[in-house]
Amino acid sequence: MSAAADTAERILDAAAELFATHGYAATTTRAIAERAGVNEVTLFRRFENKRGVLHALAERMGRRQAGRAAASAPPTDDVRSTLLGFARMEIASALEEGGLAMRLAFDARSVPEIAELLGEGLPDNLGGLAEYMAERQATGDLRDDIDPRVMAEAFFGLTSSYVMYRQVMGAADVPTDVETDQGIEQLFDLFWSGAAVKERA
Amino acid sequence: MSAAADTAERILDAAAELFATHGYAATTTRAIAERAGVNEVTLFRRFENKRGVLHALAERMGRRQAGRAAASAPPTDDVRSTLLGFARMEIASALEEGGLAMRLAFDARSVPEIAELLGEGLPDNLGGLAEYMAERQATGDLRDDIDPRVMAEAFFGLTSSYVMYRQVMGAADVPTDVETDQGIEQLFDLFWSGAAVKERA
DNA sequence: TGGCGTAGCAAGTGCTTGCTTGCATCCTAG
DNA sequence: CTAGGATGCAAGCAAGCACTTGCTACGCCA
Repeated sequence: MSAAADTAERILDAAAELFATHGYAATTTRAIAERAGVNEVTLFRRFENKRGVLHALAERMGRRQAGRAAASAPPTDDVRSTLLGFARMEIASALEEGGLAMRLAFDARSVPEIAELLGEGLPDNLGGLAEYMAERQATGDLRDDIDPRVMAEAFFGLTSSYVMYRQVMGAADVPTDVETDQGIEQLFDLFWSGAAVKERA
Repeated sequence: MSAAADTAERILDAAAELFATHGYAATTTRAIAERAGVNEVTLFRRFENKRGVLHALAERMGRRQAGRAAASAPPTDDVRSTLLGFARMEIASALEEGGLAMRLAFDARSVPEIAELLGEGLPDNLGGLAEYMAERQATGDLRDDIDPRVMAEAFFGLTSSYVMYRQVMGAADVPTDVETDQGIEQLFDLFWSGAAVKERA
């Protein structure tokens, strides 16, 4: 990586850390520059604005998220493992960069430029998952006496609660490897036992 | 209510609204005063500090929470209805004043004075519920192959997801009456089907 | 009627913020 | 070897922030 590209990257890394812990508004450009080991002026020369930093960061997050989705296992007929894989991916995304995405989602309420930036992503996630749930209710893989939107909400509730207690409240350890973490499977199993069609014993 | 007590109350109302939507740091004393229809100086005469406003607000929230707890049904032997009642109370608390409590929990990471203020409350909730879960596992009311802490986490995940999608993301309507809302019961039922000991059909 | 508590208003202080300017320095490609 | 781009440094600016001061006006009870 060229030296110039490296400074830009270091600035984005620093911004990601600080935005995640202190929020966008409470993070100063001076603090970002200092953490990046860079003069504050360099930040402005690179990104023009504080907004510019945010935009570049959002782009980078989008690129990585796309990469993760492409690398993950494609959906199969096995509903349980499809959903479990999706849960792991969701959690990995949310844990990425210290819970940055979740923090920004919160900040969107008070910072309009963040609201614009994230506006579409999340509702789409919820709606898309609800659609999948509805399909699987029709095929008899999921119980059909619960509104698919409620089900999708519960699913995201589990994944986001996993992240919240770790990142936001700092109550538990962050797993070293999301792909194999047992806690996630237990949590998911709780959801799954409730959502799947009961097997007759 | 005396005129003086009324102004104080109006200031707290305004602060609650603004803290909930914009966060603590992003809310200016000027904005609070303006929304309360009060001169900014009056705010400082009443509460000394911006911190003073926060403290008074936290006290008021605590008083109301205590009131709600006292008014709610006492725990019974019926685990399902005890937990459902607890879920409703949790959700009612979180929805109170436009999701203020959740917003403050987020702000705690960047504003040390909020961290001090809330520091104890939440972990205690989680620990206390986990204890209850463990007891009920011992008595055979809940399945015992899942860590009670994970169970408690899932429980809070459901309640907080209910609040998050409504307040933070603004995705759905806030129910007029938490006590009777069907969505909560569906959501809870999803948890309950997963957490309860399977009945043999 | 007179004093006291509660409020408003105008102005200002010191600090932090995002952002700019001007100039000196370094590194590297040609 | 040299020109140009990337960086550092010192200084500063306008705006917004929490908070203060000094003064005036209203309403209420003795």
